[in-house]
Amino acid sequence: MVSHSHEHSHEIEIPEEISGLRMTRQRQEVYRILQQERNHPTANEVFMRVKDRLPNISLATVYNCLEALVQHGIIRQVNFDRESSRYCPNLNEHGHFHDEVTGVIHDVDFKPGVHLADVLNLPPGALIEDVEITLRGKITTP
Amino acid sequence: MVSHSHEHSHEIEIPEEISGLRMTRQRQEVYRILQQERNHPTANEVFMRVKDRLPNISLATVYNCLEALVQHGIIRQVNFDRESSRYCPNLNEHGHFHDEVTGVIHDVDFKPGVHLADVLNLPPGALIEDVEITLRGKITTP
DNA sequence: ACAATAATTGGAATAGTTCTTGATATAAGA
DNA sequence: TCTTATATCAAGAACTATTCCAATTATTGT
Repeated sequence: MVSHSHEHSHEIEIPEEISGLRMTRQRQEVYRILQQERNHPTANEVFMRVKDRLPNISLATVYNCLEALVQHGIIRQVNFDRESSRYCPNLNEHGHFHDEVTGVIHDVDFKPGVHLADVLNLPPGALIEDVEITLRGKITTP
Repeated sequence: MVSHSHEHSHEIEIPEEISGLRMTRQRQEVYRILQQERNHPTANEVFMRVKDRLPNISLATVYNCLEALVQHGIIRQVNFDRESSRYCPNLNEHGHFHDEVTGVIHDVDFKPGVHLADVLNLPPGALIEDVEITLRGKITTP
């Protein structure tokens, strides 16, 4: 992939298939949006952005693509209360802080060496498949 | 009001007013359901249960009551992905483990002395107003 | 008791998401 | 390559949890 004539310098290479999921044009473009926009867009926001490149794409397809990507562990779905789902390409275990003043969502990492099982009294035998940590609040800038 | 003849021994006394919220009959009964049923019911489940005592109550009122109770910090609202909201009378800071086999939701406490700010890399100046920790998985009984 | 305020009801409206159907595209087999 | 099977897509209808609205009822303060 040395001199692949990229029109823009920020193009992202996306393989034909990721973890068994056929990367169709629509899925590629949806995924690309998430890689570029790191602000946890909603399905509708992805829809509006992706139309630049695929004017005929439908919202249903965006939902399908997002679901397929989530299902295959390529992106994560993030929910704040009952608001629209948001989507996130950061696969590291992390939480989200929702600044209720600005609306900005910050990724929140664990401090190094910390694991959930160390800090929580899980029910005996619990096998965690998915974790969602969401914080809401404001940021004070003194 | 001295010898309130309780039909059942498990009746719960609910004051007329809690933290500034007028405890109407409907709010009392909704709250009572949550105290009794510790399985994190949905609004609709509360609705069905509360109709035993208030046959004319409407689902809208159940939503109103639950919202009022949440707003006044008397109960907590819990969301799993985009499923129906569930409601929880446990006010201690805790998370929820959703057993995806049985559907049972377990309260998960922090180990003693642990605080979120100790384990997370919060954005500087972040002032947390609300925390939601939800885990999904199964329980293995060896 | 009366006026003012708050809560309740039932039904309609809303919003996000999923479902359905027919059309397209891609893959697999001969 | 040609054919058949399978997967994906598009458009709009349908669904569901929740909220809104207008009218009624209950509660509070005077």
